[in-house]
Amino acid sequence: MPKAYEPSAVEDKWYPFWEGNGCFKGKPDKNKKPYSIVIPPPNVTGILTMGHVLNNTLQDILIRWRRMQGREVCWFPGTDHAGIATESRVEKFLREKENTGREELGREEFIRRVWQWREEYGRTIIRQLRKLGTSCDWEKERFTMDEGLNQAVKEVFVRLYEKGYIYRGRRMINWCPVSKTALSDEEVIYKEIKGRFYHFKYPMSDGNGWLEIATTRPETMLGDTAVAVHPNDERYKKFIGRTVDLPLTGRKIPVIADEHADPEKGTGCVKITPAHDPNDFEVGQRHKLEFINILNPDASMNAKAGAEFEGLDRFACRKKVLEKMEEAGLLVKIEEIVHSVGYSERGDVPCEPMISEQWFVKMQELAKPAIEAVKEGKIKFYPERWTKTYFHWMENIKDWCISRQIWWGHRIPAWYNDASGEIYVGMEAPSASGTWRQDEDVLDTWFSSWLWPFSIMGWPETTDIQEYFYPTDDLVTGPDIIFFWVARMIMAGYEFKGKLPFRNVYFTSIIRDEKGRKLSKSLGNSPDPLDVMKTYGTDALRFSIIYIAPVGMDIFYSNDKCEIGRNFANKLWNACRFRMMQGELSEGYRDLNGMDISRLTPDEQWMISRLDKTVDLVNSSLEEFRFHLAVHETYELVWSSFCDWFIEASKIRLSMGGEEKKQALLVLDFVLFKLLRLLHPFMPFITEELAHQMGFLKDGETIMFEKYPCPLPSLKTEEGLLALVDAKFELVRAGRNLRSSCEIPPARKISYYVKAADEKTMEFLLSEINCLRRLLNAESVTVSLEPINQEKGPAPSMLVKAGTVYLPLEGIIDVKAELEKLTKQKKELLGWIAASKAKLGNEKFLAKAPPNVVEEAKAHLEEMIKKLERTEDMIKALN
RNA sequence: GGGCGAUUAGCUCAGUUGGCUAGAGCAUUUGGUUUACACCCAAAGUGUCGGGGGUUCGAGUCCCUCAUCGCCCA
Repeated sequence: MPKAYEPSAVEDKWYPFWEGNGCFKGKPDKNKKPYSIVIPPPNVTGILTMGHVLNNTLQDILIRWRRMQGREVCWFPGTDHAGIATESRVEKFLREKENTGREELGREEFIRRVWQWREEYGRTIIRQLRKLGTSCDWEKERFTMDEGLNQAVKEVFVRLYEKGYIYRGRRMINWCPVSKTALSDEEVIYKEIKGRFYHFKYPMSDGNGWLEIATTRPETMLGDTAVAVHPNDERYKKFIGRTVDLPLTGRKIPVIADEHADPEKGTGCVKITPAHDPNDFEVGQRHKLEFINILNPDASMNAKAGAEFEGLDRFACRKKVLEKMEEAGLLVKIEEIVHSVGYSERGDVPCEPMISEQWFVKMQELAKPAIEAVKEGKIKFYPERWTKTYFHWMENIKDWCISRQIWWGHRIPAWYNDASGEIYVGMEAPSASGTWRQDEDVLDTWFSSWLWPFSIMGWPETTDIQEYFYPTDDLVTGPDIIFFWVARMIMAGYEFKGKLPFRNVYFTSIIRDEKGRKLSKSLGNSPDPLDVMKTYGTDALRFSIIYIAPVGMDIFYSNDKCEIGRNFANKLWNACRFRMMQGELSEGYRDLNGMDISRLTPDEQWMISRLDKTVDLVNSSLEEFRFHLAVHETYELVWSSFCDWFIEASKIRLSMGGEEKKQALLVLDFVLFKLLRLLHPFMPFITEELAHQMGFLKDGETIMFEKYPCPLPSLKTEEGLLALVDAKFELVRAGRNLRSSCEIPPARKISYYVKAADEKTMEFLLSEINCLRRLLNAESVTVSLEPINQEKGPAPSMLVKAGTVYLPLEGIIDVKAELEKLTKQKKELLGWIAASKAKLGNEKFLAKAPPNVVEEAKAHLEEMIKKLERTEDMIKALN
């Protein structure tokens, strides 16, 4: 066995073993309780990021944990076709490689090329997920553009259409001038940017004065069809009903009264552009105004903007409008402001609100059961506070624009008969006579993703898998897609399956770099997880990222933090290595041969009790998705309790040979095998490897299906004894402290004297004398109830629960320093005693505090008083 | 403008119905190769728990308020 753990060979060995032996497969089994998760499908064009690592590690922990608990587990994997992102990605690829693109290839050929691209490059992330050790049921892998999923999408579209929930209409949408498609409201990213507020004069048509309006988008004035003032605004009452001459257009537009105009804001007059602003759109509808669309799909101006401006880009047009207004003397002033502007994610340019004919889903009715489900706790969010965000969005939900003017995606199952003007919506093209033309557009990617929890299981067909595994149990995802995905899946689950899609949603942290910046390709601060896995090991990455992930907050990640996991893996490796150096594996490592607790040494009882406490805590933490806590507790258990204390203490019995050694080995084996199983969900590779190296498992077996640890009820330990063991270790720590503060080198053999606190403690310490000698690296340890004989001079000492530990060394003591230490100690004790007495003297405290708290306070006071007495004795001895 | 979150050791963070002298890792300092591990062992130090007020026998924890930072929605 190498001195240090070498991850890569181990990882390459076990993943193919697990996958090849069908360990990840989920099969309906009536005798077992199902447990399932659907993966948040990563984008096919994607490569593994730290975000994926976190997200999928968490899912794998849940999956492996439940599998070991005996549940029939299935983790459904797959990828998302990500319409706009993939289309632009492949277009860029074709442009670079072959200098061709969408327009040149035509729709059919372009789609063929996207599929081809997907075959060649679209498996990257799936391969990378395997490196991470994810135990997905790969045979059930799906892609959101699969034939089956297409059936589901069409089925849903037709059903909602027939129910009147899907309609086609001319409405205000967000237009991306780069991708040249409509977007949903959620796809608009608001950014705070520096902009300008331009104040213009609109002259009254009757030549009688003018109205001042302000805008951040001057070019939209070419599409203005009204100016609005508030109906109660005294300043403008007389203008209502009159018209202004809209500059640069030659049009006359009315001054209307509408509450949208805010008298407090600016001049109180607001220009109305119903075709290019969502609020103005509503005003336009209320007042039956003209809707003038002045933009082309690429956000250049169209003919409606006027001959002078036609063909200009929107920003060039803005400049020209300003020039013209200034020339005309109608520009009042320009204010510098910071305002929030909606950007399109893909193009990274401002998107334009625009009236356009699109398909929409009415969401209000769909939202109702989805709101109920979370309100009633049928679906739980972790952390719970995300429910607020969810409710706020759901309760103000707007219709969802689902059509996209791109080619890569599910084609809208609607056909138009241009001759008759009919629209047909159905699973297949209409066979009736007449020429039917299918809608050119495709559906929003999320329109397939929202069906994922059941479409992945074969819906709309009925399948055994679906019967058994739906609804899924847990969903692990980022809070950034709560609207896009989580909320919509809940709605789809109730609408199409009549059931919730999952019971719990765990929202992960967002990963940032050390400086708190989001990880991004352009910043170059995005570490490649594959490199990290290579450097530190996969288990190390998995462990570290959970270890550093604060609950429900952002993670500040840097590669060197993976040292935590790497060092921990190495610690575990060496603990096993140490054990193997001691001899053959013990019989009965699974259950200690049913050994009675009384036959175990106090240390062994202590260790098993520690282990069981952690086992309980890990199980309950995972129930509540408190991964961070589970990992920290386990780390502490392995490193401190097991390695630093238990193994070190066990060395004395190992050196004794015979029955002592035999039992020590047995307990070590029992504990180690339990530790490996406890850790398996977090560190799958090293635990599998060690379980085999140690001989706990035979060839062909896997730790994946071993029982997850739970405390053995037969091994019930006694609290009093455990406290004595704790006291022993505390005493050791104090003894070492004495040696260190007296600057005695470790090589020098010394003797300790312990004045035990009471008889029981003395007896216990005497029975542990060899252990004390070893851990203290001492020549001898004397334990007695008698005070130390200080004839040869006073000895430095430390006060502990078990008594007082002295380091008697002639001439070594610095009496002054020792007195200072003791005086300080006395002062502190007096302070605590005073506080404690005050507390216990307070009748209200005695009356109102719970009895156990009062009892604890009394015990604490007594202990302090005892310590004070001993301190005073020691001070006396020094004087 | 509305909402949510954060503020605890030099750094990153724990601290679950309010109840032992507020903890851990990293970093720092000191000393070490004793039957696994230097990816190691032992020992040590550091806190006005963001400020102020309140409730309570008792507040890092609950309430109010202010400040700074971040996110989401309009």
